[in-house]
Amino acid sequence: MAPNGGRPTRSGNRPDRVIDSLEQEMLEEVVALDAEEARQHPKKRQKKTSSIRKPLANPDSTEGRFPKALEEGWESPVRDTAIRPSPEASAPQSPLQQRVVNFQTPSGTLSSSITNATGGGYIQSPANPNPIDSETMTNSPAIQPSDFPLQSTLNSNQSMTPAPPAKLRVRWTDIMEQVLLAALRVIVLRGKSSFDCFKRAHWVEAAGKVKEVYEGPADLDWKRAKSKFEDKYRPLWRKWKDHCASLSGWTENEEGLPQNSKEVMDYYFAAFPEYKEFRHSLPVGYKYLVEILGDRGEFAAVEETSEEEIIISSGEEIREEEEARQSMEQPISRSICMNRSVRSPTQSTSRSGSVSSSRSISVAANTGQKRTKEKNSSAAQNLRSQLVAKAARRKKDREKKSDKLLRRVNEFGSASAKLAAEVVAGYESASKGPIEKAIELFDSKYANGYSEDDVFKVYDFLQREEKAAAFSVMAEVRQAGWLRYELRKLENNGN
DNA sequence: AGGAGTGCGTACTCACGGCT
DNA sequence: AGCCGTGAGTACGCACTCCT
Repeated sequence: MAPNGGRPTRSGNRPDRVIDSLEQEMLEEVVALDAEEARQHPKKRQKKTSSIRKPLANPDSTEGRFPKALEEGWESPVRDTAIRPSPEASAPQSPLQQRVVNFQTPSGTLSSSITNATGGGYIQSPANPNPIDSETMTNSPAIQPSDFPLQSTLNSNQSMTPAPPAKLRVRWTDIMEQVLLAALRVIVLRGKSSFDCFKRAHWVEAAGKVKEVYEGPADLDWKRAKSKFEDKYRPLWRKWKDHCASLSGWTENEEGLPQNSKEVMDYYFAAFPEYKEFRHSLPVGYKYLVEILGDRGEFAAVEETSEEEIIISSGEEIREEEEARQSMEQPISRSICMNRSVRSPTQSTSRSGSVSSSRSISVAANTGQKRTKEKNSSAAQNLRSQLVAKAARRKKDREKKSDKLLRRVNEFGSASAKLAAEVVAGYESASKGPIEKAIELFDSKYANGYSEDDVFKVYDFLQREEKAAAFSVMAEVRQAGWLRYELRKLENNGN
């Protein structure tokens, strides 16, 4: 608990320490929550006791970073789905803060918003995006009611029902985004999410963490946290993956940033200006996104491969019948592994079809021996048609989505091939010695005007490197005359 | 009784557009 | 450009009914 009623301890932390503390705190909470869940729902507990829980780098690192009351006031994210006053609302307040907090509004938003405002929130400037530090908090002049026009408006209208305030916008700062990513990363590490899929409770939890470093008047609810991630970081990561996927033969620097020669990179980023941000730096939040969104290519590859196999097999009548039957009878068939949802194209928004299909598969796997061959054949036919339809639909989607990318990759391919040819030609040219270059030059421009003997004589003296170099670099208008001069010298010397 | 199939509600992703 | 809301499509869990 901050002794002066503000949030100096929290606000005064450096960003990296805040993140460390956040992760430490959340991981500790994981242990407590898991234990609590185990007590309350022993049957519903998933087998996550062995889920990834990163060892804490420095167990003592949170000492004194967050106010104790803040940790204690941290509610379980699952239960925390409603808009609630910010954590500091429960902390001892200044008289002004208490007056504001006690002013009840139907939505509850107004009071919490003003509480935040009174606590010094939203005084960030673009030049100083980080949360206000403890020194500023504690040493700032006392906040006067007149500093907040909204406050005086409230005081004069307490008997009236205030109009619902316009929803204030959240102004995201770097530290807020970092905390958001760190919170999501912790959620992923403790195995609460499937792939990159977060449930509402996860967003509530993450938003709660962001609130702890948020110093603004707006209500930072889970939807806004989600929007931030979905609108900014998910597309960013998708873009990064697209970028990486189109690189071949590139190397990585020590940071993991794809690198190539300057010429190749110039060409590439000219062809793909949308990836320019990745030329000199990794995506923002890379270290978090790697673990939050990760590389889903493996999953995609498995899925795609399986479906392609199904498509191929669908063209072979005998094999496909056998494979479909096997998929019905083998518990661990690739059909089951392929996709959780094998959906008939005729089915609409209801997922009953997908469920029944997958259930049919799994259940049939258990009871396959009881079925008649006729039933198997029919079911297999059904399954096969579903798989083929599903695969065809996905293939079409893939083609549509990748069409643009492929075009540009092809464009880049031809451009890079051209560049490569030029570079090779230039390199070969540069790697030739002056003798070779001089002889080539002589052959191409002057040899026709000489007898064969004279040509050989020229070859002879161009074997001397300094002569060859001189011939190559001298002005073109003098080259013919210089050749004749040298031949005369040779003849004179020979005589 | 237990498997198979269905309906419904919830949650999530993605795309889009309006607003600031 | 960033923030935010919304709707379509989709995935999933669960309860229910039907059938063997």
